[in-house]
Amino acid sequence: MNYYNVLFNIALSKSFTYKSTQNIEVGSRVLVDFNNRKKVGIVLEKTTQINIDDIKEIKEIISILDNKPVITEELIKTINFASYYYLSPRGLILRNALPSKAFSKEPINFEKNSIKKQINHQKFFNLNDEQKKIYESIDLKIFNVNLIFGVTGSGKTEIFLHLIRDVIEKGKNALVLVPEIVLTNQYKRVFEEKFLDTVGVYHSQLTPKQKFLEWLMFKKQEKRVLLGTRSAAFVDLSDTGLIVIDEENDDSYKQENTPSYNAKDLLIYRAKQLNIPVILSSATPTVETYYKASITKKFKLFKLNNRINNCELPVIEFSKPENTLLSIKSQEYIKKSIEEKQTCAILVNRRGFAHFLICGDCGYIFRCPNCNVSLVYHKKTKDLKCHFCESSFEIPKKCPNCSSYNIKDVGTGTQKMEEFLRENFGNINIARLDRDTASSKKNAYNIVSNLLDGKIDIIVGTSMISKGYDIEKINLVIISNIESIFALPDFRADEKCVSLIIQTAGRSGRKQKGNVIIESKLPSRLENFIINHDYEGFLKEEINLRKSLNYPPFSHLIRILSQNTNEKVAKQNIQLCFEILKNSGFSFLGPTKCPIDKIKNKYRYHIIIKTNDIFKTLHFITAELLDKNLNFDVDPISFF
DNA sequence: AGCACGCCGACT
DNA sequence: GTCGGCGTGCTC
Repeated sequence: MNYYNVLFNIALSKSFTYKSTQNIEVGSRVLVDFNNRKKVGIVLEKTTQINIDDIKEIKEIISILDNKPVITEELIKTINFASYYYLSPRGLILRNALPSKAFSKEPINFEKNSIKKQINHQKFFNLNDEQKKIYESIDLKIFNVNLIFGVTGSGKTEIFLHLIRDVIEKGKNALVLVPEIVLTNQYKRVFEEKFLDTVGVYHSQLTPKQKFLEWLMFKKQEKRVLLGTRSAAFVDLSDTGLIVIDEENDDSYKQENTPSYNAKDLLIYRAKQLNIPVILSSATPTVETYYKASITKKFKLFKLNNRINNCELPVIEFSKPENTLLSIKSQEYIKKSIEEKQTCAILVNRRGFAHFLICGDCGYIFRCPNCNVSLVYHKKTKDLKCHFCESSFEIPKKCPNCSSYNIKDVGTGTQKMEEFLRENFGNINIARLDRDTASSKKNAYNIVSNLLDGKIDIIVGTSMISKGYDIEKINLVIISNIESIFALPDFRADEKCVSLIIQTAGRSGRKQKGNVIIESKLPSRLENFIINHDYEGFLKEEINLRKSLNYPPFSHLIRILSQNTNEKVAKQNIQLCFEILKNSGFSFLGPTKCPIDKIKNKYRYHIIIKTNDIFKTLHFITAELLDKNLNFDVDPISFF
């Protein structure tokens, strides 16, 4: 008789021991009786150590579902590591790692047919000298991490397209991670010119069946390039020869809620196991990545200083509006852009119409009853929306506090900007790109296609517009109310602000020299770096700041969150955590109320640990603080 | 995560 | 007297 440890896709780290007369390969899907119902599990390992005292009964595996294992030993190792490092149940990591259909009982045929290969060599541009040098320097044979740090429009994509071609020629696959779902579709257009029918996409907006098919086709090498968002970090990489993480600075590679994980860090971990190269690409790399590339030399650093066609970087100016939504200067520039049939991009860092509604008489602010945040006024849908719990409320006619009818809206959202532009510039084509308009697949696709075809005069949007759309006709970029980035306490606020501005500014002037107007007042040290396009200078100074404050990359943070509908319980749980940590010798902040102290009717308290020995700290937490009604966020990027 | 079990409050 | 709220505990 053989004994196997089986893992289920439930919120448990524990595996369960089953027996079988058959010899089962590690990673196979099996059907077993679990708690009196049939369930699909994954064989993690063969075992001989069984403690009969702990287990009432060892049940027999009912059947082996497929002809081959569903996951490799490397992926099992990755799941174990992710669970340990991110303090999340192994079963939940497993659930994230496979398409949901893999947990249904139907057998899967993993038998490989012939490997597809389609390359249209005519569609590759010739690399310039700067690009060529990087292309030739990147070693595809072994594990190494390469940062391509290139100004926007310098042709980073073209370099990895050439490398992907080489990888495919050698019979291997390539995985390309992008930050947003809409980008997978834009990239698909570009990639399919070169790799025709062998380009797959993988993200959470696919239907369960689509997701399963894309996952399977990549595994079987019927698709050779996979464009995915962070959930693609767990796809089968047994035949993969290159991993690209585009816009590596993007926050969306980190999943905040359980199971929390950072797709970028996990893929570097996997690449090391698999001995394959990783490319990180960005115009504004994170302080952490740049530090590893320039100081500790864990990563290789490649810089692209020139834009393709030798087009100059745009002129950046600061201009604060007086009483209007946009300064007179911006309005004049917009008029000129429309006359010249160019596209103008306007970044507004908030969706909806206004930031909030306020009573003009008593100052009452309309807040979400479930979350302690102000409600955002949406004129299009005629309601007040909470951006944290997504609930919607009717617009009150009078103030609930003083019954006044004098209700005003404060702040500018994408909708208000759109309305302002329609009123001031008449009959022009304006498109809005934010989470509200991009939520339906067709809509987002139409906006992006129209943009690429140059059919739009003005595009108004949130940071979504700054993520990698190559639109030749954009010559003017206006960045409005960026100060809100500083509203929440975050040691990365400066970095987020500068990188968002540089990224957005980079949308301008791909063909001829463009203009950028920033309608905010920023600390002068930041303004200087921005005007001079000196992101590297900013990074160097920021590294010194982080060092003096012992912040990442010089330390690791772990955020411990206590959430409960009962405020007393939330407080008790974090207090208990405090008592345990008090004598641990670790340095930490708190416990305090979170900056947003109620979300979805749950009261929130947190403690933030700062540690120079992450593994020692993880070990302590695993031993002392797990299963105490706490949430953990290792290497957090947001603190609200 | 499910799902059963169990112990109190508001109805026909 | 019963239905059903969701707190606790277990799954090889």
